[in-house]
Amino acid sequence: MVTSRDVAKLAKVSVSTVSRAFREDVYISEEKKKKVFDAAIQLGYTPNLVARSLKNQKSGVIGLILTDIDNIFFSIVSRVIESDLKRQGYRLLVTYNTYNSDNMEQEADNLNLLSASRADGIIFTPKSIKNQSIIERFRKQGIAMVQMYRLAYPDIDSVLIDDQKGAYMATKHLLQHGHRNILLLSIDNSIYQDIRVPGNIYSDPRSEGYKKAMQEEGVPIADASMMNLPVLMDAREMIKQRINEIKPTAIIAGTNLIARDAIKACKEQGFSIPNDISMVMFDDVDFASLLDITTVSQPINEIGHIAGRSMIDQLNKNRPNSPLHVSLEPILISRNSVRNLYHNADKQ
Amino acid sequence: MVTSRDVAKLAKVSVSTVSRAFREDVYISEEKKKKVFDAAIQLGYTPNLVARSLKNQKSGVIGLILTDIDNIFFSIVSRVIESDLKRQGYRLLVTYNTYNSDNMEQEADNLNLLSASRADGIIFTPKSIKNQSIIERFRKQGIAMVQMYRLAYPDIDSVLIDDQKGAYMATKHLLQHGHRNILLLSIDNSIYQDIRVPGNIYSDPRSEGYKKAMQEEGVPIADASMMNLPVLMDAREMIKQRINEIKPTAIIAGTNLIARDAIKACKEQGFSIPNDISMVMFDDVDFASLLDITTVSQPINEIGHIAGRSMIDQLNKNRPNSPLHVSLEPILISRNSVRNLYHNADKQ
DNA sequence: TTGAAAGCGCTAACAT
DNA sequence: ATGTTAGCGCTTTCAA
Repeated sequence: MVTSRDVAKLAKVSVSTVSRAFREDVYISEEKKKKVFDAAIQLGYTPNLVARSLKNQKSGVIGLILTDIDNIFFSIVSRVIESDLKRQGYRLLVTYNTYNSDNMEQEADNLNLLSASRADGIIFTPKSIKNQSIIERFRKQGIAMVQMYRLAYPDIDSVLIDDQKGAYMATKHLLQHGHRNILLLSIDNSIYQDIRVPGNIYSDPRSEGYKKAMQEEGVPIADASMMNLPVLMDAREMIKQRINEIKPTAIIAGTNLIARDAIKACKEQGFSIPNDISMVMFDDVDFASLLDITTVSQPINEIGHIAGRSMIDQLNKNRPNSPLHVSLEPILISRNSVRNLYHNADKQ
Repeated sequence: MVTSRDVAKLAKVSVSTVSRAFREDVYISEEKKKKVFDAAIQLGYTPNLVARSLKNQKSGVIGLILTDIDNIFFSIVSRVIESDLKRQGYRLLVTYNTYNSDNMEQEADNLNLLSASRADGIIFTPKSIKNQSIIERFRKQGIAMVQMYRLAYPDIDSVLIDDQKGAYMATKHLLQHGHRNILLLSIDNSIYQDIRVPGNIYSDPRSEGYKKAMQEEGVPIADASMMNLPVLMDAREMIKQRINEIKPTAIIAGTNLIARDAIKACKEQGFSIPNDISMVMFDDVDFASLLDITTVSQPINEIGHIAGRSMIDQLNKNRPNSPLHVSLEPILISRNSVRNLYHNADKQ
């Protein structure tokens, strides 16, 4: 391996001069700088970022913990974050929490791995509230942290999408079109059961938003009309059963994965959308526009930008003492998957 | 920051003993090991991977260069690779080539960044053949390398999908159903123009496979029936124009992005699939099964596993001298987007 | 089995 | 403006 010593020798300068050349230090003459660069090119020298990290006590690495569900979502977010952080001279160490294994332990492993790698900061989506002590330790060590998509630790920055609002909007939209028997398909509670922050805001936000909208219209809520589906499993049969049980006029699908299963379930039962069953789904993925489905669209790019900006601000200490919590509003993209029951029944 | 010295002091041993404890060295007694771990836990000590990297001349980091197109594809691949490499004690530094800017220079920047980070290996999708000299230098430095999805450098390991075969299968399938006027929508040649390896195998493989199948059946190929679409651009209008120009009975969409635009184009023109126009698309994404579209499915997970395995083998020097080139066969998933013209016209 | 000490490649304080 | 040198936290040779 070619080191700054080799370059120094060839350029007939000292190692500190080589170092200065590559750090755009002011205390170096153009003449020496040129000599250094010439020698460096000749030898194929690149400064060793590992050595620099050790010396500087700053790695220039940001850890990103992703999960293996919701691929599309996280692939976009990570691209945005990488690009924003690269512009500030940081690189991205990516780690995955795979679903279904021991959540808490795996998250702890990933956090510790990133800390052992001496990441200057960590951006992650909390899976549980139980790693509080690790988070606390990291905070003391001065590791910058941002949680995205879920809020588990009140003391660190967060950027989330207001899923409660999203569910509220979806429900309201359906109510306005005359639907009363609405089936909410949300994700398994177990993701949220550990993430109850004071105020209890984040215990299955979709259910909360749904209830709120229904209550505002004075529509009674049957227990069976809110369903929590296991993640990473084909939920078609469960959905079919429930449809046949409560005969909803509309379905709200809480994620694109659920929507996929729900659409297939409807099709397999011979129900057409929107003629037999109306639908509103979360996540504006490709198939939503292709199938003309009304969508609660998540501002995915913005999540990435804000998470990145939040990280940078912390690293630059441009920060108030208290954590910043950002909640992004989803938008409803209205297409042709919701039938207006008022028109048909002349109820309006 | 708590270091091995601190732990040594508290455990009343030397720093080398601490080091030995954490590397599962044989030359350490259980008794001392326990003392070390106790002290480490008490202090919250984690070995500093940066320092270890510097000393060992081995970072334990693998660089992964992704592109920002084909999100779904790469998000799956990176998850598989991360998981396989983590199991071998490596971590993943992820970088993106954004499309549309200067391909070659950006690729060079990313390669150099990874090399500066002293990545032990690099997995990437070549964008151009022009960084040969960098690749050559890395090889000499002993950086393990794997190219995936495209073969640009004959001297380094590759794992690709046989797109030519895929296009051949798609075309053959349509021919067998009586189609003769088939429009191939492929990606912009510019991606491939720099990636012509000896034998010229990789100059727009989809076109090659298409031509081969057509020629085997003795069907003449009109120039207008092969179209190369720009990436990252709404191609609907271009597609509509071409459809109206040549009135194809079937379309082959070379990627899921192209398929998305083609489906919309058909719908907007009032053509239904498969009644008016048949379709076969590449990539078995969600909307393919939802819309019941026949698909050339890429073994995405396998690409990741093989790339990871190839990397590990290189790192462990379990390798012959010559590079390994793996080509994966796509599979045709037959659904209901291809109309059988023989049945209708009684031609059979 | 354990400890002392050198050194990985870089930066920065200090000296010139 | 440039050079000398100590030291970042770890591993490893060598000696005990």
